[in-house]
Amino acid sequence: MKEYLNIGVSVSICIFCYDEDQKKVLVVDKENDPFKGGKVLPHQMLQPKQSLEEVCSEVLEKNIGNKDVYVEQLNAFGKVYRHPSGRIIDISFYGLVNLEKDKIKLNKENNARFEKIDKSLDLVFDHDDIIDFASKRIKRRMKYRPLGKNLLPSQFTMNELEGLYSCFLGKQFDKRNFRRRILEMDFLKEITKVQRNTRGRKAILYEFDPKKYKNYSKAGF
Amino acid sequence: MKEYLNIGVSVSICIFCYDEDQKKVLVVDKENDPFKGGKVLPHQMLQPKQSLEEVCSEVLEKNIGNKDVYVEQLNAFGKVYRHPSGRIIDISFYGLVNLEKDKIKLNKENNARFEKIDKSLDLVFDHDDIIDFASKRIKRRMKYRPLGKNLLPSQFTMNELEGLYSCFLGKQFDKRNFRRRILEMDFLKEITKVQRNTRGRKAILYEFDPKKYKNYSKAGF
DNA sequence: CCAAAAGTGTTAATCTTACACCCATGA
DNA sequence: TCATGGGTGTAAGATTAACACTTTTGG
Repeated sequence: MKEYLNIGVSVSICIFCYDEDQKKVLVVDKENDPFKGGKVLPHQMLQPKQSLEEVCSEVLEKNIGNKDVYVEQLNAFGKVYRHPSGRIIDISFYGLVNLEKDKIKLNKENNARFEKIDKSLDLVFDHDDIIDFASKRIKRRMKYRPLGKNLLPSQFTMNELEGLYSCFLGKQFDKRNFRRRILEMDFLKEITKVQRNTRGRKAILYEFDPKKYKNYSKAGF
Repeated sequence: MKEYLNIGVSVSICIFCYDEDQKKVLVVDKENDPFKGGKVLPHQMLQPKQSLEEVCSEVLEKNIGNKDVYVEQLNAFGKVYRHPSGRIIDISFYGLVNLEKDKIKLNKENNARFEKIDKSLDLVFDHDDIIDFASKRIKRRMKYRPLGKNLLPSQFTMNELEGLYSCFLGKQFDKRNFRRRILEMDFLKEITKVQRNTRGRKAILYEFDPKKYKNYSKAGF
């Protein structure tokens, strides 16, 4: 009768950052069997008394030393894994971080690191699929909500924002059109300061206007 | 150590139909404690050996007598419920059906029925929130994917399709513009037959072109 | 002074919206 | 013949897409 109360729930998180003009995801070496040493997404078993949000916090704290980053639920993956101690359901989340702003401290124990996303990433379980799922979700979300606040430093140039969009959507933009489009959305504010040391002309710096960023939502149909 | 393998996973499904020009959702009377007799979404505990898809099928078979209807995963709700026998995580799905086409046979045991969605619906647990979550998800999905194949009879008029869109998106359309817009999307085919008995002029009947319906996807950004 | 990166406007084409009347049919 | 519901086109306005040169600055 209570057989059904015999399932484990794991929570895994795709933590993305935008670093060196690339989208990267946090991976760790698995600390115990099965697949000990294999490359996986950070994850952890849910304790019966915890909420999903609490496990998320623990996973974040453990692996990047900051539990207060933006995460959003992705999906539950219910394939019947053959885990030695029984049935596991994995509930996945994705998160977006900025290495400096979020004061990321990578866990050395399990060799936590950000890797760029390509064929060679190759995680165990179906964790590659989860990354794929997350990437698509973010792409879709970008169509009606702004992106960047959680990934960029608090001050950034228009070209940096364009690079981010270009990278996450996998396509090139026309500088002039991108600029106009983003500025029309009206969630940026130009600040008086101007770019750090760099070759060439100095760029205008922008910040997100927190309220407008939060409330921006494009209508469809 | 194995304490974490002591969680129950329930699967609940929001099954929507479009009936009498209204969006309705399947609700049942809860068959056991807690809240025995309360109005809930159809749901069931996951057995350790089952996949999520298998429980979905069981829930569907039991409540509407047809396990082969379109469902899609919504979200895992992980609030720490106080369930007498332990911790439960609910993973919710939504499904779309047509009463005739899908040969819906409502389960009489638990008084399964479709009810229209308004303030008075009032389900136990957070099942109202799940319906809300599902409604929003469908609305968003409609912005880039077609809707109707699973809800309408296989042949339908343009005005019926407009009514469905109007109902699910909660807004009115201009007949001419709606028609043009849908036809441009090019997933409908006009068939030679003409509408059933009705007052007034007979309407052209349409069907969805399965391939085009499936592949239609509007680009954003 | 020149290489590097930032910034800027206009036009044509496309898409969206608003809008009102005629058509076919059954009662 | 008339009430009912089905069907149709156009023009103005808004949005998007394509396009290349000038500016600023540090080396």
